[in-house]
Amino acid sequence: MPVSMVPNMKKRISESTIHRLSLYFRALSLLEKENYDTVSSKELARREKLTPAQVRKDLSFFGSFGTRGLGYPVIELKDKISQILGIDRTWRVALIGVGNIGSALVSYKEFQKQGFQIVKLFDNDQRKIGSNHKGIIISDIKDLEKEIKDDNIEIVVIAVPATVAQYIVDDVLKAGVKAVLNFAPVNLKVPPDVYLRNENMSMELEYLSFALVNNHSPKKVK
Amino acid sequence: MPVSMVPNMKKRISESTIHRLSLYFRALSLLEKENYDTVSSKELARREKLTPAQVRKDLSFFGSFGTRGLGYPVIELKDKISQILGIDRTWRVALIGVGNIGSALVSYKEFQKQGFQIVKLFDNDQRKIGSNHKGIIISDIKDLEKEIKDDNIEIVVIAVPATVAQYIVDDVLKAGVKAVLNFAPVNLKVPPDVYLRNENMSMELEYLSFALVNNHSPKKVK
DNA sequence: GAATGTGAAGGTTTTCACAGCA
DNA sequence: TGCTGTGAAAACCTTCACATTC
Repeated sequence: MPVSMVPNMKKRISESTIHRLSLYFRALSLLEKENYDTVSSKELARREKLTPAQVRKDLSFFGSFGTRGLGYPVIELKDKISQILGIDRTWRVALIGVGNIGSALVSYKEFQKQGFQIVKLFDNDQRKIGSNHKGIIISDIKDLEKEIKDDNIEIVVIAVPATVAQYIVDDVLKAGVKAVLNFAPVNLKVPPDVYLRNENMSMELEYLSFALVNNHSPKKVK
Repeated sequence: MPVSMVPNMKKRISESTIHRLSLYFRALSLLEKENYDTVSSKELARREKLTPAQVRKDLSFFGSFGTRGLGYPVIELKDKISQILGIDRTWRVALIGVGNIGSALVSYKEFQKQGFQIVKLFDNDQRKIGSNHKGIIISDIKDLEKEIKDDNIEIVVIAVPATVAQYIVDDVLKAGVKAVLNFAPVNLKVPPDVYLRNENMSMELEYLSFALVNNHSPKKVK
């Protein structure tokens, strides 16, 4: 039996665990830069404001990566997590809507770093179509279905106004795309085999507002 | 006993409940536009992909806003939620770092709509300082502490590179700010009386990547 | 009849605590 | 000795189901 076999993921992994994997990945990247060879669950937890037990439990869902008495090997664990998250490869991403947010995302370095390559831009504005934005020619949104198919796009980012987002996503799905990241403040309808995630930038501000008004204790008060 | 007394919030309200209040608010705003007078927990749930019981339970933490047999009054409930979230007023917001993301946020209409007024911009780039960006003169980041104090800023949005974000937030807190929204992909250290929320835009893409690679079932498979 | 409000049940996630191993 | 890996316990959150009210 091959040693590196991925554990056959019986338990459903929780959303929170996956999100924390992103945090571990980030922390480990930094630890690598700082030339650490190993790191304990305690230190990893400290760096991302979590508990050591949480770190160990999260990682244990995917295998045993540490050494008792020592901790986790930084580079190995980082590689392992990038495998688990599927960011040990590149993804072909299309972005629809080259407005305020859209153009900010094109230049967002973190996406590149993690293998999310925005290779296609779409807009419906005749003044933008055909022009070169950061090295990418903006396509007409009318050609969405064909171009996304032809270009083997795997993930689509939607950054159009809320009022048209549903029409856009309907078109996108016709091209066979199974993963959508939506920045429009609207709840999109997609069939159950499509992965849809929403990025609602007002939500966290509203949380802050709520906390300020209600003296909401951020977590348990120690 | 006054009828409209706000229940004295004994139970700790969960983060998820607060986030769902944002969703209810959004749905109710739409329902108001569509001229609905009342809405049932069932319909509200359908519109935000939740369950009716969840909606009722969430609202029940804050009071009894519905009528049995009828549902919830759209406008009243919307107003009530905006009170709870503290967005029935305006907030003075400063944004630090007028780069890609920063400038996108300045133009982001949703913030305005919900009362978050970006009234101050800071940057460290001499070419930007003093220039007018969407009607706001960009201030020198060196004057952070004084200007934030003088201008009664209540919430600060951080959109600077990860490497300098901690220094910036340290300065911000010297000015007495108690609420920070951080877009830099780094875990900031703040004292326990400061509300800090992070907006990590790669996280949801990583979730999509994970889901695609692992055939992760988005929720329970029905 | 229709739909809320809510204790209680059920399910999920986090934390505890300790056996096991380098 | 130090720290992982993990069942079990505790905490937390969601769903159920029904009494209640309009």
